[in-house]
Amino acid sequence: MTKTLRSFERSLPMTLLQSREAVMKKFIPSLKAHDLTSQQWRVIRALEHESNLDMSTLAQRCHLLMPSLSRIINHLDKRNLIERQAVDSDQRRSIILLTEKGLALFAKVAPKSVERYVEIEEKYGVRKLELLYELLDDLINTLEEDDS
Amino acid sequence: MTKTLRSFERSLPMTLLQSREAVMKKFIPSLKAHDLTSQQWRVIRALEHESNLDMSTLAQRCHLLMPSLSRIINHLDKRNLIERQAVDSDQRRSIILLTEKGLALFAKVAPKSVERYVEIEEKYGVRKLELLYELLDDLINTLEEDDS
DNA sequence: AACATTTGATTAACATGTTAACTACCTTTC
DNA sequence: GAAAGGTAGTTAACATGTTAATCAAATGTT
Repeated sequence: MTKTLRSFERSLPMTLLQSREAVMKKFIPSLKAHDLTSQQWRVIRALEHESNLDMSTLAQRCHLLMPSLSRIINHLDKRNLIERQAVDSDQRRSIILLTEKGLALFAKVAPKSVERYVEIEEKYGVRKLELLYELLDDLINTLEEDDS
Repeated sequence: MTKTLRSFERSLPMTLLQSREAVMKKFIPSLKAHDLTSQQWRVIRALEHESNLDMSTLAQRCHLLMPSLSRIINHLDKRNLIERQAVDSDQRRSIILLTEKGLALFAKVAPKSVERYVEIEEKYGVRKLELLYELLDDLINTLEEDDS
């Protein structure tokens, strides 16, 4: 018996896409209220969590490609939310950090994100959520193994 | 005790993003070999599964927004992979269908996608995959409920 | 030291995601 | 049946994803 392609509605990439869309819908409104895209917010969160990162490290932390990050950092720079500092030991590199304004924005937006997250935990169930994380991490590890 | 934001590496949107990226990595090479993006392939699959769809319906099936679909269909049209047919009863609408060339391309690419899918099933496990689908569907339904 | 090679980061070019504006056509209402 | 409103689809404008090209600053080789 020949195996056929799973119908779309149930394909793995599609289901993951839908899930992400559904989750993002919860977070995006509060971000948009502060003129932030989800990627810009990701960068701000990363910098609040661990400051003084160079572009390459920041890109890894945020799962962004360098060209995207480059543009995003430019944008945040124009809004004075982040600052670049030259690195003496290597003139190619620059270190990124949040400004006071950036930190203030984080402090304003973060609580709303936490609220949404708690909502999801409550409606979906903490136990199921933990199980989902496990399965997804497992999937990621399984698929990345054979990149070797 | 105040709840804080989950650290990035473990946030739900981020984990879903990583999962999708990891899965897509398996499928993209065979698509690129035929100059197809994953979205273009999604449209072709949808049309092979159910032909003669109008733009709006096709957009729903593929989880694409109309502007994106509009551009994709234009692109596929230039490559003569799809065809548009006017609808007599409603001059605004047009019906999309695969050309011979489009069907031929599907027939060439589909088997490779199936291969990759079987690989994933084997490495990850069918049972876990089914459980994952269940959890994701449940998550989607839970989150979309309160859009009402 | 002079050259090639590597590396961090940006820019370019094209496809898609996203919201808003717009166009053409249909439908309703009066 | 003419104006108002709704609907299908495209276009515009901007942000991001993605690959390749580019550039300047390290590093390695001889």
